[in-house]
Amino acid sequence: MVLGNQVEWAIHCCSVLSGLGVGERVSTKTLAEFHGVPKEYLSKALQQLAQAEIIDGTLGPKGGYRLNKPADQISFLDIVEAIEGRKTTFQCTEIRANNPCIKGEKMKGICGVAQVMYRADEAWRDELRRVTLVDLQKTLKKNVSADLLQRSGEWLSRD
Amino acid sequence: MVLGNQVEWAIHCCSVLSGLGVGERVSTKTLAEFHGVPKEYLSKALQQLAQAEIIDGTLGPKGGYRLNKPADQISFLDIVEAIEGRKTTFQCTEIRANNPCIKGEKMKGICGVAQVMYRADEAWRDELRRVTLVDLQKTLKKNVSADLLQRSGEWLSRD
DNA sequence: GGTATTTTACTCGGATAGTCTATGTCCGAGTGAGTCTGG
DNA sequence: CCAGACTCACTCGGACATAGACTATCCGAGTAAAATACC
Repeated sequence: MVLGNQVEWAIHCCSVLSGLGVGERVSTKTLAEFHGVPKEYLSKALQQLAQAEIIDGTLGPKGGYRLNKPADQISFLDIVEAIEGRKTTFQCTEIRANNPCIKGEKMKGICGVAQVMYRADEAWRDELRRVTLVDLQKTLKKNVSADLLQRSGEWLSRD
Repeated sequence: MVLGNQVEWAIHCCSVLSGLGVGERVSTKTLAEFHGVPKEYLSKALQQLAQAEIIDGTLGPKGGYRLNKPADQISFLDIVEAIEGRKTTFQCTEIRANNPCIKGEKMKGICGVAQVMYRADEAWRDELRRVTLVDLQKTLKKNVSADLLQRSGEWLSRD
C-alpha cells in the first residue's frame, strides 16, 4: 500500500506554484525539468490537479499553470485526493456475509473490522487536511537557504 | 493506494482465532471455507502472520492455527504490518535533490513534504495500534446475535 | 500603420506499451497424529 | 499387547499464471501570444 510518485510530484509542484508572484505562470516543461521528472507523465498529474480546480492552466505560448485559490486554502489532502481519488485505503468486501452459518439473517451496522480501519483512515486524512501550502512554505523558508530559494525563483521565471 | 484483501482476511481470521477455547486450533481449509476465500491464497497470509509470531501453526492431522499471544496484546497494526510490511505509505524519492540550482550544496533535514506525509502516516498507525483483538471481540458481541456467534463456534470446531 | 495570416510554444487528452504488484492456482516436500501390521 | 511401519490430513514454500495498476512515451488537436506579411 504505497502512494504513487505522482502525489509527491504534485505536492512539490504546488509548492513551487505557491511561491510565484502575481500573474506568473510556470509551464509543465519547466516544472518537469526543475524536479527532474518526465514531462509527459507529470502532465497527467497536473491535469488532474487542474480538473480538481486546485491549479489553473492556460494554453499557448507564455501558458502554464498557477494556483487557482489562495495557498492557505489548499491542503495536502486536496492534492492527494486529486491524484489518488477519494477511495478509502481499506476496502471492505463484506467477508462476513460469506459465513456459512448465516442463512437469511440480515447483518446490522457496518463490519467491525471495517469500522476500525475507516477510523484510522480518517485520522490520516485529518492530519493531511490540517496542513496547507502556506505551512509547507513556512518550513521551506526555515530549512532552505534564502540563497537557494532566490536562485530557484529566478531559474523558474527565466527564459 | 488501497490495502490488499489479505489484510481484511487476516484480521477476520485473527478475530476467529481469538474466540477459540484453550487448546483449540483451526485449519487453513476451515478458515477459508468460513470466510469464502481461496484456501491456497489465504494460506500465504497466514504464513506471514505466523512468521510475525502473531499466530502459531502445527503440522499434521488435527493441525492448524491458534493465536500465539493473548488477544489483548495483538493490535490491528501488528496484523497490518505483518501482511503489508513496514513501509510507510509515502515514499520520498528526494525529488528536491534534482533542483538544477543546487550545486554541491548539501540539504539538511528531511524533505518538508515527506515530513508532513510521515506525520499523517504515524497518525494512521497510532489509531491502528490502539485497537486490539479484544476490542474487536467486544464490538462483535454487541453487534452480532449470540445465536449466530454460537452456531459459528460450533461450525468451526466440527470435523 | 493597421489588419490578416502564419509561426510557435504551450496545454489537452487519447492511444499504446512495459513493468510491477496483487491475486490466485498448482504441486511437491515435510510433519506428525492416528491406524495398521507383525511378532 | 506393543513396537515399528504406514496412511492421511495438514502446513510449508516454491513455481507459475493472470489481471490490474503504476509508470511512462508518443502524437494529434486545440489554443493563444508573438512574429510576419500584406495592403
